Amino acid sequence: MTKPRQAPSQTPSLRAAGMRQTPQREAILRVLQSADRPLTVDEIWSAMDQQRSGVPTVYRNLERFVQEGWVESLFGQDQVMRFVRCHSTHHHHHLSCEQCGRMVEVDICGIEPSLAGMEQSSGFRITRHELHVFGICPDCQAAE
Amino acid sequence: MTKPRQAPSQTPSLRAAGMRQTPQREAILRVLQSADRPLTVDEIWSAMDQQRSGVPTVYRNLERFVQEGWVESLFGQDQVMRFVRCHSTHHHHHLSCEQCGRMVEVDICGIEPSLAGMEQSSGFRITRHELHVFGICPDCQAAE
DNA sequence: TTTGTTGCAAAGGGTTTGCAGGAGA
DNA sequence: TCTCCTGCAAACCCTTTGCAACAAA
Repeated sequence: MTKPRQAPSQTPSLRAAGMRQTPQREAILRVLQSADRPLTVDEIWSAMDQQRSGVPTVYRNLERFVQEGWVESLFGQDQVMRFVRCHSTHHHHHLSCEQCGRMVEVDICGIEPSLAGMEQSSGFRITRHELHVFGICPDCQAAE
Repeated sequence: MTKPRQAPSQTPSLRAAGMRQTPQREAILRVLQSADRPLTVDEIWSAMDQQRSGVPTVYRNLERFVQEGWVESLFGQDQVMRFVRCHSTHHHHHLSCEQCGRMVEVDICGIEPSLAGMEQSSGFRITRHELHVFGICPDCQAAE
């Protein structure tokens, strides 16, 4: 058993993306960088402690980070936006722990054969797919 | 989580579920029944025309229908709830047309081998998964 | 008649916008 | 200095709640 891929992605360069380097932006990225699960805007905002900013600033910057592909936005049944640092820039899927909420990225996909079958039976031309897998993470299994 | 269900595609029996049979409920079910894609509460409400009710009534009844397993709720990137009539009572996935929004249910799944691989590599014990596939439906392909 | 439902209005809560002041470069 | 960015407050909008009137059974 190998551990989930820990992509050592580095803090993206604000300057290189044509953005000014502000303490608020750095704080938001730092918070997301160290999170192991999707965070709400409120959680990000709270975690910015000494560098706390206005909530609208968090929203505005997250939007830009998503555009840059640095961050991914997720929506759950509770109607609240959540954000995660993307560790992989390629096609990947999410594996969430139903107990602690921790989420890891999974590189293997391998569902193309199933998609081919769906194309056949439905007549659709398939362009993309989203797979979200849920389970119990190793830590929570051990705690049981 | 889901209750025992009705035969697919028939109007569910309100009475059998212990609900009173009101024109509002019948109208909501009728609208969903004839829809070929997920509808927002506003869309359902608008389509109830002569039987128009208050929006809260639509929300309250949809909530019950979801509990009964008659209707499925979906959430997209636009933060708005959408609802579809469940046609299949088994494990199934959704295939949505990116152009017209039409959605069909797909019975075949067949991604278990991939999930097994994810279990191996991640150490998670996988309990469930959600797959949403996007593409272009036959009609939109023909219209191109 | 009994009690579940509806409708209205108002509240709730997350997200977005406008705009003036502030700070990167 | 020149813009971009931030912060505050207010606006937005979808969703939920409270409560009295209504209607299914």
